[in-house]
Amino acid sequence: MPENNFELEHQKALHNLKQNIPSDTDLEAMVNIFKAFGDMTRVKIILALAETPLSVGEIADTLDMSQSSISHQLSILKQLNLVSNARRGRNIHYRLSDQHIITIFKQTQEHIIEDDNDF
Amino acid sequence: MPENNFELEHQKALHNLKQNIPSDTDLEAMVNIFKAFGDMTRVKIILALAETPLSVGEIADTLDMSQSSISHQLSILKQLNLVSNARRGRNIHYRLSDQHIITIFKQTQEHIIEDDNDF
DNA sequence: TGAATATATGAGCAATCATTCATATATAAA
DNA sequence: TTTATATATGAATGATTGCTCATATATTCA
Repeated sequence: MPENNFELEHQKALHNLKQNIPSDTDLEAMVNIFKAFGDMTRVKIILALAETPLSVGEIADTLDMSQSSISHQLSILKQLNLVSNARRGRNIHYRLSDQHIITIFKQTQEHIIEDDNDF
Repeated sequence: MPENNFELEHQKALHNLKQNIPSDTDLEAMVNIFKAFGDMTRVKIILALAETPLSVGEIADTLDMSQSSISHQLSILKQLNLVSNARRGRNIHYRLSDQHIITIFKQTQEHIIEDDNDF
């Protein structure tokens, strides 16, 4: 038996948890977005697009990477609705789909900064 | 030569970008945190710990996964200072290191929700 | 101290993933 | 229409990663 109220509360919380774990399908969208953010190339692309819309070639040139590689990564970002594109002349311009993305990045930076203060 | 002001602004922005891409070392901390969030098991662990501190065994039991697997994942989260631990009796209890994590998750959920409205 | 319990950890393996290379598609320019 | 330019895409490959299994470490209990 629980030896005190803390322990009792804990048992209750634990019991509730077991029945309230979100399902894989509920979490998948979020996990996929974080996966997209978990790659240096894609993060750089997003940070660049945060400044101004860019063509595929401009991104490749800015990041000093191959056109193919950038194109592959853009298609991943597009599938997740993180970026959108539109043809303009002979180029295709990409832009961020919404500004939430920047907020998330900033929030994460804050986490890191606070973390550094611990040392 | 640029045919209009938009184009001129764009050229300036592009030029600035090339010199202001954050270095890999600057971005690595952020990318690593997103990588940590980009896994279903770790997300579930974090969501569980958001409710209450838990021992390794309790997490494994709640998520119906092996002790070893949970322990491996916790060590990744700990290395990134996302969780901290402390022995309590014969168990080791893990807790979230700070509440920023939850804010980031919520922000991401909002992004997803807004996204769904597009359809 | 010796047995039981809780957690950590290293090696191995299958799956995932980012890049490259070659090539296809699509638009613009000549 | 032919040629050049910009982007997309499929296959192949090396690297990373999450899990399992076996085992090591550490703490509690008898």
